[in-house]
Amino acid sequence: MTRKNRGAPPTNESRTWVPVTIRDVAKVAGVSTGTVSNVLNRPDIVAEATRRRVLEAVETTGFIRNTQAYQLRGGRSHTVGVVVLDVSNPFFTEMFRGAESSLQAEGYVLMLASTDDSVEREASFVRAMEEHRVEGILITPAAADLEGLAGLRTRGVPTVLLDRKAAADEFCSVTVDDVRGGELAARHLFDMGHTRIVFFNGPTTIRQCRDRRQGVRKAVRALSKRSPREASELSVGALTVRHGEEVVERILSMVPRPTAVMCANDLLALGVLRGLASRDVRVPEDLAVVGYDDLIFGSMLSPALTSVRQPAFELGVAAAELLLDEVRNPEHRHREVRFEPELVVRASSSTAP
Amino acid sequence: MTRKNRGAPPTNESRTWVPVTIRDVAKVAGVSTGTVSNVLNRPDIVAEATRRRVLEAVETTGFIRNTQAYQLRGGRSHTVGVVVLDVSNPFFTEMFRGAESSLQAEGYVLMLASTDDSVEREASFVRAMEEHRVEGILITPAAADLEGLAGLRTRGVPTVLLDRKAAADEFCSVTVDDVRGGELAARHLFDMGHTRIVFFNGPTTIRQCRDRRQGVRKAVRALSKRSPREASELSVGALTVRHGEEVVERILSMVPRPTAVMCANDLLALGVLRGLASRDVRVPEDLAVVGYDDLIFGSMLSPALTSVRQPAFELGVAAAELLLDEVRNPEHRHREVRFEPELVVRASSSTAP
DNA sequence: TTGAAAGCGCTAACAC
DNA sequence: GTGTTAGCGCTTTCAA
Repeated sequence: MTRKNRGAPPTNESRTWVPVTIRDVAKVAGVSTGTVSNVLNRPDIVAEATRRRVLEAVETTGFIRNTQAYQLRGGRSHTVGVVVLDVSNPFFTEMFRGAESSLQAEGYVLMLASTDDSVEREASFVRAMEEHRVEGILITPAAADLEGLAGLRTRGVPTVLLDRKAAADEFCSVTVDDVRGGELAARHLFDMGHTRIVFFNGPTTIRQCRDRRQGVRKAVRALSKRSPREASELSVGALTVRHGEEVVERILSMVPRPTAVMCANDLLALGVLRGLASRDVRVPEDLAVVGYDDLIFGSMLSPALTSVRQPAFELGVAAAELLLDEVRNPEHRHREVRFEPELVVRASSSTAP
Repeated sequence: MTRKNRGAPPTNESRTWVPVTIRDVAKVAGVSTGTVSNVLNRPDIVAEATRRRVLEAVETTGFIRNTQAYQLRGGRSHTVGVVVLDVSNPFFTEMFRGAESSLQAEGYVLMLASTDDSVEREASFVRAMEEHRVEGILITPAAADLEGLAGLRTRGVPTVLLDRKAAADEFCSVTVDDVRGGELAARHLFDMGHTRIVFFNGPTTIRQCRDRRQGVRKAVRALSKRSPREASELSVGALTVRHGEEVVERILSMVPRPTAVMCANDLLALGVLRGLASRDVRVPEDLAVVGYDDLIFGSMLSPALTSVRQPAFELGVAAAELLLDEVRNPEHRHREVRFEPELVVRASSSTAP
């Protein structure tokens, strides 16, 4: 077989660049492929002069090692998959950055996919990543249960759940206590004197949404003992600004009208604030608003948004550490790293009804 | 050679899952590997009964095709690399989403990396992606020149520049006219009656920063013909909220004090607003502020931020289309897809000095 | 319609 | 210190 154009720069006419292989390098350097490989992987065992010659050949040919071949031969893919619910939510990008910061230092490249809460999309991404033989996966599961990830488990793909707890023997996980977070937020509103609040939730297929709701209910139960408290619930199909904005009408038309709304995340809350502003409803005087995630932008709004802070970057870092341990440590045991949420009170909820 | 544990679920003691190969499937189905491959790739040419048997075996063994081997054999990697300056900037995530939406429909998985403006990090990411034999790269170059990307060109890796123009025969690109954008923003401030503004810039190694500056200067030159206008310049090392916040002191201590500040992007502007708020400087009365990118969050601040809108999602989509064309169309010619920026005037700049 | 076998690029064991 | 070579998992002729 003859190869065409090896190493020749592509022109517009003939786009027939054929990748330079280790064999080409060997030929140019006048050595065997084994020697080239040695120069690349164990430079110390090859003679100074030869090494220089080979390195030079690598340079002139523009050789770039083919990871696929390397990996096929038993090497590692140096690739980690990250699957999140929504890349446009800064909470997830912060988490991504955290993971990236730890992982790239170890030579990994990250594959990122955003599922938009779709179980089908998640399945197809995970599948693709497995086909690529990622060394591990960091994932915020889209489904309520973990069945879709059973394959990862049986196939032994190191997997760390982001912001989602697993049974001890299944996966490692990094979590934030969302029940507690929901409770903190609701309690705060009740403490401020509200008795009738709305909990504005996203799809309860999302675990975060379920847990935060549970926290709200917990607060209601606990505080109702003294005087009656109420949290009606409202939910939409996705945690986005747009969905938040669209629901404002429904909130305002409730009878009796609630005096406070707690949103399942900040994007929802930002949408609500936007909708309220366009209708000249004052916050917090007419309606108090609380969010969840404490995105940096929330603190700059006027009124500044009360929210529940989660250490997104640290979650990513912790997830990466767990993954690295699972990849490298034969004694690895699955663990859950749990963070505590923190209520940050700002103007959007600081007035009594 | 014997393989251990093939297909056996991993236990905590023996983590020795060996991936199921096409050979295992063949053995289980009682056919040859060639036939299994045919079932997977050209199901139509194999007999109904055989196909069913093979598919069943695929199911029971939990076979997942090894992309590396497929690709080594001449297949494509179904992988595209995306390199941006900063994942935590919603502008870039929007662009990523745009690209993702087009690319995943075609079966691609995206590798994402964030360079934080570092040329070294960029080089190492691009290198890693090339080693992974990505089919193409979408990149916002970190360096002022395009030298670092010369290798991509000579090696014929389809590459589309994001938000950065290239000479016609080098790369495809998607761009927004930043000179125009800078000019729009500056003109607006001058039109509002400001005569002494500050252009608060990021590192001029970043092309966007250079062009926006040029636009500002253009506006100054054009408008100064009638009456004197001035735009002093200030710059920081990165386009982040933190950097914006930190520079406020410097702006306020300028003599004479400027009446308006135009920021090179919204993150910087958000930081400035934050810093001003904490010092009780009123916006726009004491200092008008304009940003760039029109992040959704800017519209919700109080005062709402005047900004220059860029169609981030569409940029991503366009880039993906260009890349797909370059990958598939032998007649491909490099093109530049250019978008126009749009000034969105809001409260942060709507008062005369 | 199916099987046998070569070979993609690379590494590592072994021979020299 | 260097060369030779088998083989990683897969696809694809070519024969049967």
